[in-house]
Amino acid sequence: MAVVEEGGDMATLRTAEVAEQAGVNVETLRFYERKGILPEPPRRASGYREYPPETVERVRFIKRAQELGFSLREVQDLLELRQTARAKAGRVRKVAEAKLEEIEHKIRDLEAMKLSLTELLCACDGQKPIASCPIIETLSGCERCQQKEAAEQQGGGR
Amino acid sequence: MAVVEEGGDMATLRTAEVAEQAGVNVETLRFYERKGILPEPPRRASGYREYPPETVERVRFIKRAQELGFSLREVQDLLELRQTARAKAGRVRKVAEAKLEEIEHKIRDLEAMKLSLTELLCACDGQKPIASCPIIETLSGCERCQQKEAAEQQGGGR
DNA sequence: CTTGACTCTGTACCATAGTACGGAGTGAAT
DNA sequence: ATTCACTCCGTACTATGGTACAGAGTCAAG
Repeated sequence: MAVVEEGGDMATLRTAEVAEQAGVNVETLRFYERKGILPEPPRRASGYREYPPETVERVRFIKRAQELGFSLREVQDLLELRQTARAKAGRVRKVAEAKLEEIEHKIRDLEAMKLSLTELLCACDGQKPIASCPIIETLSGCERCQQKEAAEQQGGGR
Repeated sequence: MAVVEEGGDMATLRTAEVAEQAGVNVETLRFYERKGILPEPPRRASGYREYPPETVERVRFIKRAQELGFSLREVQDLLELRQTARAKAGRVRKVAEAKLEEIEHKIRDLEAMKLSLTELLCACDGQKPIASCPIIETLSGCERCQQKEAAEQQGGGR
């Protein structure tokens, strides 16, 4: 057990604490720092890092965004969106809009998978044969078609 | 222009055709085959692969599922779900249900990201300062709440 | 029957995202 | 003062998901 966590106000965290709370290991934090996805935290005189507590949230976000299919580079973009938000709003806006569309596309496709899987579950509940595979058709077809569908749904062109 | 695509009935496809239609390259098909994620197709006498046309759909599905954050191993599981569907329904059902939950979780998190991003866009539209970052809070917080199943994390560490 | 695009196999290489390790310094408790 | 977990840094290694040849065979057209 760490002998730390004292210090009263919990103002800053050390690497092992951030790592544990965020569910990654210490090396990963350094890795992210090297990659520029985590800002370099202030150091003590000794060189020890002193992370601000919100680092934990940031790292958790990074992990989760990766599980949602974003690369570290993309996660970095997402994180930066907010920092630069009001400055040069025009350029940022474009990026944000693109990301938003990407996210909506992911949601649509996951909904399709969900539907197929639900049907699968129902079907195998009722013991009747599954006609053909809905999950594949829905999703694999969608890369081309769904963009059209989306355009129709939204009513606006791209 | 390939000299192929004749043959009248389009019964089978060759590697380059599958690759082109699925938007991957030829080596990738072999790679998937080695990994067992694409079944070995029948061969001609010469050794040439003759893919059934639905291979294209399968490959597109694979690509998209990866973009949604599933590893090849997971994609394989998803694909196999349907093959084994009615046989040993009990075991399969469990897997399917787990996948379904995972997918729903992804959707929820993407919805959260979408919301935050939408707010960001609204905020920077209205030119007012963005209070704090909603996108990070929403997503990084949820890992615990929603995924209460930090089962492998036996307490006591803190 | 030659040509050129396409295919085969195997092996080597690449980028991304970490993980592990060695050797040395730090720091709070005993 | 010693101990021992924790920290530092750099480097090397791993796994995943491909990509890129090299060298040889195939096949349809000219």
